[in-house]
Amino acid sequence: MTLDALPPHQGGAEQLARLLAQALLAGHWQPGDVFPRELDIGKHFAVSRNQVRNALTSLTAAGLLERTAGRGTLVREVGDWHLLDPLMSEWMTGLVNLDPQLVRAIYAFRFSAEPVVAGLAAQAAQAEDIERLESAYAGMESSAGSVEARAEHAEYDVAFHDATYRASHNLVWRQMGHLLRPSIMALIHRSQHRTDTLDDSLARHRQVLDAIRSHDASAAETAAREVLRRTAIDLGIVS
Amino acid sequence: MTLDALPPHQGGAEQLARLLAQALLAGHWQPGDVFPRELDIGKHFAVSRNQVRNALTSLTAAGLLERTAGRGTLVREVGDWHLLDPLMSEWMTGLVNLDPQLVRAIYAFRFSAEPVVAGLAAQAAQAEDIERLESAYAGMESSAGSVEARAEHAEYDVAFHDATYRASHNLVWRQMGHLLRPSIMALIHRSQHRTDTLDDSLARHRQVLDAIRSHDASAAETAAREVLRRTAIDLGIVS
DNA sequence: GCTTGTGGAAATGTCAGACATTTACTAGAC
DNA sequence: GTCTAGTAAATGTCTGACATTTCCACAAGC
Repeated sequence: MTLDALPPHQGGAEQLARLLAQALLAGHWQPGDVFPRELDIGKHFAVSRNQVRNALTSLTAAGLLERTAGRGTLVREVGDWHLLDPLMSEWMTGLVNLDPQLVRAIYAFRFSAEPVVAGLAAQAAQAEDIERLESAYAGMESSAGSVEARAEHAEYDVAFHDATYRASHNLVWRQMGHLLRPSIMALIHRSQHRTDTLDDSLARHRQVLDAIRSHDASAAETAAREVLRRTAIDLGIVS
Repeated sequence: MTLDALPPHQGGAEQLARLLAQALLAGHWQPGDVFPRELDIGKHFAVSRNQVRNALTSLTAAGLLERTAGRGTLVREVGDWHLLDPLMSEWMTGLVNLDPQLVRAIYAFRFSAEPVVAGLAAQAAQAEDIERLESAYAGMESSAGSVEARAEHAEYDVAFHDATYRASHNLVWRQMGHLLRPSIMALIHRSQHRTDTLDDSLARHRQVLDAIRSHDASAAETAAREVLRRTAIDLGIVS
């Protein structure tokens, strides 16, 4: 794989890192492949070697690449990727065609984890957590009508689930909220977001909100599971 | 807080990064504090500015620091730390006195998550997963007798739990295995690891192994919970 | 007095070039 | 054939200079 297929870039090392990371996430290189050399990348994108090194440092920290002096830069396999690195979430979010394997893995994780998180949230939620949830839910409701507001709707969706993780009041679970963004953003590209499915999704989110508000842990678990069943349909994982 | 209290260092930027990270994790600086400047750090440890920048880049990527041109380097609050970054796990592992707040947060996470993971593992485990679990369990068993083998025992303990996460065959859960090391290593410093508690812990691990081996998800969940109850006692979280 | 702008100091960010180190491959001696 | 020395090629490191951003002090003007 060469760099020729990649679009030009504009901006600093962060932009370059995103560009290269998304190419890797999209599968332009196979695990074990040698990645282009620093100087070639710099020449191709007309940036200094410094910028290239900064970008590659990020990709290495995210577990996408493995660099060795003398040998060069190798592409690591999917199992080594740091899917929980916030940078990864950011890169995945902007990717239109995320690898279905990844979408499914993240969904399977959420399906097993999010009910537990919702249960914890029901136990630990404070007033401000409830407020965040209500505010996010209100946003989802107000943007559910129009098709053109689907991006806005997705943002409120992310905010709702993130608020759930935060309400668990556990530092580790909270960090995991980053994973939600790419997962929910994939919904935009994979589903038609028809009005009736949106209404159904909204109703299921409301169940979660109500359960957490009334501190009913088992109800929150059940409701979260129902939300994710809806999500699975919209993602095309099940019919 | 100044650098004077820190021990000298030897080696590359990675060593320096570990040193500074562990000082931060130990609470030598408060959130919002200004971190020493690049040049001062370089002068103090007698390393080039390059090394300092590389080290600080790691800490920034881990969410420990926030750097802005012109302003300087600020220490971020605990809620922003990337606890799931493998580098963080590595730094935490070597820290003798990990912040009790962190130990408790990680334990609370494990207590809520690990039963689910064990359940998934029981469903998804392949032959090689069972082998890994058995091998780790055998190691725990053989190193349970002597007090001087407690470090070795901890390694097998980590391997056992890591094998559980891997057996779930989910890319996200698998990444989370990194968190186990600091959590389990904290056991060494916080408990006497007396023989009878070790035997009890061993027996509970065996229950997990047996449940996964027989693909009994609910039994695996229960058994994992029992292991963690034992862990809570050893960590001093409950009596 | 309050705002506004202007300058300088101080910090991180960037660049360019040379050099160091590691690795893999190749050619030659035996 | 096998071992060894040498060479090329890649990433890693150092250094010094410069760029950029931010904050602060101070003064001009309304």
